[in-house]
Amino acid sequence: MNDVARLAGVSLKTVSRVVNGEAGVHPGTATRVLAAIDQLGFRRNLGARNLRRGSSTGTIGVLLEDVANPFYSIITRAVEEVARQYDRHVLTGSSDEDPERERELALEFCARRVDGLLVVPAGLRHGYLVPEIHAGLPVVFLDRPAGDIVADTVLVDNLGGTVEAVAHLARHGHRRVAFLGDAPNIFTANERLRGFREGYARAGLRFDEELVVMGPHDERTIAEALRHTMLRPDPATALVTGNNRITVLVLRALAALTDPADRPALVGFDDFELADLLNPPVTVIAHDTAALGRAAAELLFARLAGDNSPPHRVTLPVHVIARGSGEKHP
Amino acid sequence: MNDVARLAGVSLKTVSRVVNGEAGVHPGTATRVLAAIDQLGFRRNLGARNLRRGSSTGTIGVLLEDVANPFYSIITRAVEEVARQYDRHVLTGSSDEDPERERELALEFCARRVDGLLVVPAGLRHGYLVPEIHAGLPVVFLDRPAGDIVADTVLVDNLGGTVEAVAHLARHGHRRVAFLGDAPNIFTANERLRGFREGYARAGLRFDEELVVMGPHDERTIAEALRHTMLRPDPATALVTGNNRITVLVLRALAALTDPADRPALVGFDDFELADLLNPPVTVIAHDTAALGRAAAELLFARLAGDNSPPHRVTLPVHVIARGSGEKHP
DNA sequence: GTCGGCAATGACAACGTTGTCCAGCGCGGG
DNA sequence: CCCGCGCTGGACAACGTTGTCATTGCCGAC
Repeated sequence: MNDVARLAGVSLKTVSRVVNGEAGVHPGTATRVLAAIDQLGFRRNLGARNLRRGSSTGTIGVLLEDVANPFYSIITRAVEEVARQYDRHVLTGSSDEDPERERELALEFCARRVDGLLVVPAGLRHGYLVPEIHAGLPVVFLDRPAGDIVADTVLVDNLGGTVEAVAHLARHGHRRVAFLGDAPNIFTANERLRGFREGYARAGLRFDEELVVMGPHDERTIAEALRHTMLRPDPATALVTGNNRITVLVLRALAALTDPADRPALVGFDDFELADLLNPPVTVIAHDTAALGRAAAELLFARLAGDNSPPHRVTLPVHVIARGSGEKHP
Repeated sequence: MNDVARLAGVSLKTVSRVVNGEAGVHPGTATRVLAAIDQLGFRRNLGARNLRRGSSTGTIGVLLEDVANPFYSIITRAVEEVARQYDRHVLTGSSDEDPERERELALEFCARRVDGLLVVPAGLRHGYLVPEIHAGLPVVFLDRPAGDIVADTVLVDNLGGTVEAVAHLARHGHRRVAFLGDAPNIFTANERLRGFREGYARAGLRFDEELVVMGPHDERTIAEALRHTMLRPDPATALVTGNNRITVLVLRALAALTDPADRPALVGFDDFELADLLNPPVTVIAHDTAALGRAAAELLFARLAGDNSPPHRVTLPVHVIARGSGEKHP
């Protein structure tokens, strides 16, 4: 900026006025300054600006498990969209379900003075955020609640979803339904399992612990879980899968292992692209993923705008999309 | 930091020494300082630090079309991974194919003093980046080249891919192959079209302009394009689709419109999840998307490390994955 | 002719941090 | 007893920008 001032033959302050579009600069002077800026390729340093003005950095941080997972990338996009409306940019970080990594990223983002933080928690302990929150940093948790602090949270109705799934299968005559869920230390996996039991209870079915196989899952454990639940004297006739990744693993395993006619009925938690084009099309418990991201972001910006009501806890609805795989009779 | 110093009863500078782990501070003093830091929830301001040290901001910017598109989210993740190895964070921005938006985002990121920029170009004019590049900002373009400047670029072999696709279909007896591509002003769409023609030439087939329908495409235009190429006296017996989105649109349209037995052979550019589970499984021209992101990021960090050889232009290979849809005979 | 007022410009401090340099202090050797 | 050295701590400037306030010059009004 000094160089610009020298080249234009004005003071530093006048250049500052020009780049900020302040009134009270002679048009001729302004033109000279702009020419100098152009000639030197000057670009003002936003870091210094924010430091001096004590104003916001214009960024928010988003912490999630893995940007490459479609579930999270849809959220990221939705957040970006909202952020744009409020003139902010987005710093993303993938925690890979590692609480330590999440913590590092969060504190790093704080040191960069993000205006707010959206977190899909990986761990259960978030005490490290308490000083930040007290210092006025708005934090919204999404998809999963924070482990040990009370804060704004946006969830989907995990429990209600699997209750619905079991009810749906029971309506189609299934009495033995298996559940393949993610690692039980993950909040959503646990909630969905609770809903699964609850669904059994409401449908008046006899629950059998043997039909539940929790993760973490990969190709091998899924194949094992299928054998365990399907190849037994009293096999499951239907499956509920705990998230989109597991659903896909199951579909692939079933395609490799069994004759289409022998396949169990299937309801998957989370909708996914092409579910409607598979054979049979896959019945899912769907929720509006983009809406989840939007809701969390809107909540964050409401806080930034000064809303200091007690922490909200929003639960978004889910619904069954019947496509075929879940309507097969035993 | 002042408050910490006061609370610990030391000078500002001593606190600075402690947070930077510099030698020459009495252990007892250091402990007192750390306690004060903890008590006050102090977090050093990286913006101010970078300003003072004139050092890097530790961020790189990534500009792409849409983070929610799996193609780009895989790239984003790969870049994040590499960035992490080099201790950087990632600022992302979706341009939505809007050159003006891309420009705004790029300049905004420059003002934030990112250490480098990865760009999937939306527009054809990138002159606005020249001053930045001259000022030493490394910029790497990926998936598409910059319009009017020479710079590091990482591409996939678009032309070779569609040449292969046509050859593959010709080997299975097809003489009339249609191409449904994206908007022709998009570099990749155009290259793929060129490859398509080239493939015709190499296979010794007579090219027919009527079998090419370029986008942008949506549900409606795809249905129209299918009617146009398939319902005619000399219909196409096979299709090449220009990217993953178009492939999915076509699959959905074909599922709705036609009897499976009547469907044309199909080869899609870009692999996609579940392609192997469809009926029939979809033959694609695949490339390693994560490798694309990694290569671009590695190139960027090489520049940051001081490599100033002339601009590179890397082309990553593609290969046909035969799954069924492309091996159907006419 | 003087003065008030306004428009344009500039000098200076400050944002939070770190690099440079100097001061105090205790201690051992001459 | 004094000098110098090593170790610890502090004062000050600077990074690039902007807010505050002062200065300059000019015009019109009394």
